[in-house]
Amino acid sequence: MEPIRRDALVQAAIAEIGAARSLDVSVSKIAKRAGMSSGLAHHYFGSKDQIFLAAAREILRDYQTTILAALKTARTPRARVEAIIAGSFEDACFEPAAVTAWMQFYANSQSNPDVQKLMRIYHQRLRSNLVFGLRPLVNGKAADVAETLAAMIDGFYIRQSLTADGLSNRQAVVLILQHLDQILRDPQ
Amino acid sequence: MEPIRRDALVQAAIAEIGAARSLDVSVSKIAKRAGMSSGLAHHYFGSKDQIFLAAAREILRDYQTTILAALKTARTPRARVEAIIAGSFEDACFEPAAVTAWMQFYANSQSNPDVQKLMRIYHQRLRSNLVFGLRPLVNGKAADVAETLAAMIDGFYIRQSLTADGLSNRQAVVLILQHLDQILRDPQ
Amino acid sequence: MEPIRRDALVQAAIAEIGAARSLDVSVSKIAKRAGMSSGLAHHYFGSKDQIFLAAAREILRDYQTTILAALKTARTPRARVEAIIAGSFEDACFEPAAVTAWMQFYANSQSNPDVQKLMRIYHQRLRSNLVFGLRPLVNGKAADVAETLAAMIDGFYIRQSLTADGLSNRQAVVLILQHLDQILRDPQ
Amino acid sequence: MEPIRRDALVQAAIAEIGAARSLDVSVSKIAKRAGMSSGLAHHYFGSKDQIFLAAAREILRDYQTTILAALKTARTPRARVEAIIAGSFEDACFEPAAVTAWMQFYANSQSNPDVQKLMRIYHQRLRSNLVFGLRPLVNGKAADVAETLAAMIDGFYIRQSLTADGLSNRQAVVLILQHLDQILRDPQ
DNA sequence: CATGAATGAGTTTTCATTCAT
DNA sequence: TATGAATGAAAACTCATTCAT
Repeated sequence: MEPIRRDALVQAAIAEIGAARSLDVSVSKIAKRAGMSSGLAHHYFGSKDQIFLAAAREILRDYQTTILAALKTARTPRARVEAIIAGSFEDACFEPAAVTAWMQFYANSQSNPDVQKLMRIYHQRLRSNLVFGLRPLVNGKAADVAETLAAMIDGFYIRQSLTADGLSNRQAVVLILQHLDQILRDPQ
Repeated sequence: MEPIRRDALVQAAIAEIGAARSLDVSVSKIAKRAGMSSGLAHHYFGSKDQIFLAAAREILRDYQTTILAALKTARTPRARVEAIIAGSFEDACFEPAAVTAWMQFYANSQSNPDVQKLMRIYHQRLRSNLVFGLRPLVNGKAADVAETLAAMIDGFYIRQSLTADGLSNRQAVVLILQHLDQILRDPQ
Repeated sequence: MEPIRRDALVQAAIAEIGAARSLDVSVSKIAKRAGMSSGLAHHYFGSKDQIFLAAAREILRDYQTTILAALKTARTPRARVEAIIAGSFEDACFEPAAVTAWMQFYANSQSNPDVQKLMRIYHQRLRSNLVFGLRPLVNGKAADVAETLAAMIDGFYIRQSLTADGLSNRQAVVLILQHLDQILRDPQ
Repeated sequence: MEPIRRDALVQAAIAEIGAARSLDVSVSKIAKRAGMSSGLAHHYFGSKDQIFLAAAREILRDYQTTILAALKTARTPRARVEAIIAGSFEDACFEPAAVTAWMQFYANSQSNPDVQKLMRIYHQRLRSNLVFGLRPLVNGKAADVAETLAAMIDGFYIRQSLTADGLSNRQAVVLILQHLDQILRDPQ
């Protein structure tokens, strides 16, 4: 029973955060959405922070899964890099609630060491995935190029959260790929 | 007296948010830091949300001021664009507390319409400043290039908030300027 | 099976109270220490209060057993009284957890009628045991002397619970026996 | 206002503990008895533990005051010792609620370091007050005699809390003074 | 203008107890 | 018997907000 309940709570937490567009959600609300009492939520997670931590972990796990799936079909280094970029904006995996929650956890990571640790892992992973693909393509510039691409990915991400009329995911991918094209044509 | 009190509260709010690395700060703490009672804080602002809103406005105003100062000395379109990029990372204007608060308000804007409005204005302004500089430099691509540059700026910004060992402001500027160089050399 | 389970719970309750140095222990913790579920604990005892009551009874029973054993070897009235005094501080019977629990139940007896009844029986028993031994030794003063001795026993007991650097059990016994000596030499 | 409120809360806490004959009383109840909201109680004391600590301190302070007043009129060493004994049972100072609370805090001191510190001070004070009076009276035996007298005082105290039909305060004083008489007549 | 006293609602958390299996 | 899932009540604590002074 425990894994079922825990999963229900994690999903409910993401949904609740998504609905409130903020981390100001109560355990009671989360538990109610998950169809159980707040007492049970505490029984399984011990504290609200642990529920949130599990939710953050889930979101990043989903992201990682999407990226890995995209990488599996990539045969060339360049395809790998493009897969990471495209995968990062694949809306199949990121329903709106998860995107909102991601943003909230990003901010929360500044004051919450556990969430920060999680976010740093995400950062590291994005960077190293990019570097691995870029190394054969750009001589000695892989680290810098990866850093720039990562910044573009995160940057488009958060800008989208603000601009209802903003760029679509697809446009973001197009612009990042244009940058990549240019780098690969002329690595300076 | 009123403007002095209001300003003290706004600065205290930013400092308090910076110290807590979160918006979970109480009006009492803010008021105490500003050297007055919580009652007076309410007297001047009506509510906590209004204090926060004023703080967000202040941060963006400071940013805008820095950018405008940088633009004033720029004589060519290219210099204008470079001024915006460099100005965005000038640490003279962004002390750590303001940077932290900016990130928190960014997240907060998702659930707070007033803050959202403010953030959208910032977005618009950054975009149009860039477009204005870029239009003479890139044929018809100004909007897209501006979008990409803005994403890079915001992206480097938030990534720095997570990576203690991350890129310095200076490195971020270098990388963005490299991208700009490349765009201007070969606008595709 | 039932008596084994009940006994395990009682021993676990005493141990848990000893570890917490307070009656603020949960049924779950007690049950876990006894190697069973909290549900089973309720099945056997009906309520937490009943578990506590059984624990208090157990502690007093152990005390009584020790005293009776000490009395069995006593051949003279004086030996009987000395046996009660020495037996009360025999650490063979009172492991630290039981001493702590005794103190907690002592306080608890003020608000819990069932525990109070138990404690009063202990009081009566101590008093009548002493009186029985003292009657042949002190003319008509047995009741008062017993009362004084009982107060000394309980008094040393609780003072030890506070003073880490306090008197040892042995010293307490020596001082009480000195008092007894004096009384018997000169019963006034 | 603060000292008035704090005092009201301390008195209410003692009264509430006395009424419940246990430390299981809620801050709300205490606050209500003191005529204010629970929020205000927290505002002034920070936590329930601090309220309790202040209550324990108050009880011991009252005790100390009574003892000091009794000592003031004592002209001889023996009168000093007798004043301490009689003062300890003077019901003018110890209304029932305080007696009950004292017993509860005694038990509580086992798990609460702050209360323990307080209780140890009380212990030390009782011991040293007695020793100071006894030294001129008993050669080199002052420490032991003081220890015994202190045990008798505490012992009669807690036994009274259990025995509705038990000894009165006056009888306790008589018995302790008899012991003192005997010691002083024949210090062994 | 200014204080800080005061409230009360809201949140997290704990647990005894019950009950379906 | 035995489990542990599940509840819900109760309590501590925090804070925005109000208001008398």
